[in-house]
Amino acid sequence: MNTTSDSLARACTAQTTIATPLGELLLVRTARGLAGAWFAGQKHHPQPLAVFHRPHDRLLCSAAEQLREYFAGEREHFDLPLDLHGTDFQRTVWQQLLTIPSACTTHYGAVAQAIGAACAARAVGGAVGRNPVSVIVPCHRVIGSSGSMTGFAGGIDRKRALLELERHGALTN
Amino acid sequence: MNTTSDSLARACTAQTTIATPLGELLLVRTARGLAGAWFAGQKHHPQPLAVFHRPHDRLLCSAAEQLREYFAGEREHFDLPLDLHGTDFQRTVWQQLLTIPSACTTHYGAVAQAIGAACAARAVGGAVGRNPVSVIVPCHRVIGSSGSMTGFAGGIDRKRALLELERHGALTN
DNA sequence: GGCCAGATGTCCGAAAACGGCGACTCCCCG
DNA sequence: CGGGGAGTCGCCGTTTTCGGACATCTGGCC
Repeated sequence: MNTTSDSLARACTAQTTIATPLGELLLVRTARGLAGAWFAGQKHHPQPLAVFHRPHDRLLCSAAEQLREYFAGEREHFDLPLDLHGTDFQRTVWQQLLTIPSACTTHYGAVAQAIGAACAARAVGGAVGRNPVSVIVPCHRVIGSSGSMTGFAGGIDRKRALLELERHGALTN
Repeated sequence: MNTTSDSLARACTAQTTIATPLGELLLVRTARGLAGAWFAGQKHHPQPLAVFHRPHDRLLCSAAEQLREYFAGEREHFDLPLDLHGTDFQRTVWQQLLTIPSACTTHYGAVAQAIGAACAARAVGGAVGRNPVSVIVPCHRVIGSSGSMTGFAGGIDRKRALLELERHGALTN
């Protein structure tokens, strides 16, 4: 099974963009659930998906509302159906990310170990970097084993800001 | 534009198999037209397409009937909408093949010249070999410049038989 | 403390291999 | 002489292979 971002473009049924304290966020859904959330100018950003904007789509509205609450410090956990398109390995990694509690961090090697591929820390890095659903799949909670931020497709500053928010309940930005 | 056989598998909407004097033929269509006609066991045969068999599909029935007439020596020209999936180059070549009259032959270099790529005879050979719609797109009418049969994805014998049929109005098989 | 090597999945670009060719030799045989 | 077969080389799109580069970590060595 090898569901590429290409197939995602075909499968998605609606999209919209919302404003957040960290910039614009593009939300995309398929018939099965939320499939994408990318910051403007983010790395690995998919090319514009050939779908009409539907700001009033039920799922997209839900997501927007939950994200609003999250950025307001009123929500720690998201409750949305997800449809994650990627290779088997990538989806395993992303599922693993979903188990990291808010305000906690872990490192790449630990994630690798958790999915039974102890030596694949670097490969995990690659998969984490391709996380299609920013914020909601909390790839920002994975940092280097030495405590360094290491990287974030949407820019390290956003990563730092998200962790600040989760720890202190508000953006200190 | 690079529409691979992979995308064909997704786009096709119906298929069926018919019997011909040269063996079973698999017919496949998309929303736009006839997209495939492969002899059983043919080289470059696509993997089984994930579509229901619909022997009563209007286009497939048409194709079956016209092929029946062709093999009976009662038809020289097909009148069917085609949907040819391939690279730009391949589709250019296949379009060119459609201009070769029944019972005539040409050679690879001539086809190359006709499409404005005089030196690409060999590349034409590659494209001709991947012709997705046997018989109807008459790739069997292309032979070597020395008059040799050279090759046919469905087997040289079938190629020879098709040319016999067109020249003498009947299979001498 | 700093530096190096080795393990891992995925993507991307470059490079090489591979054909349903054709034109040109060379050579052998009638 | 003339014809035909085998070998060689250049041609070109497609497919396959290969080699880095990555949001890493650990252990060994200096």
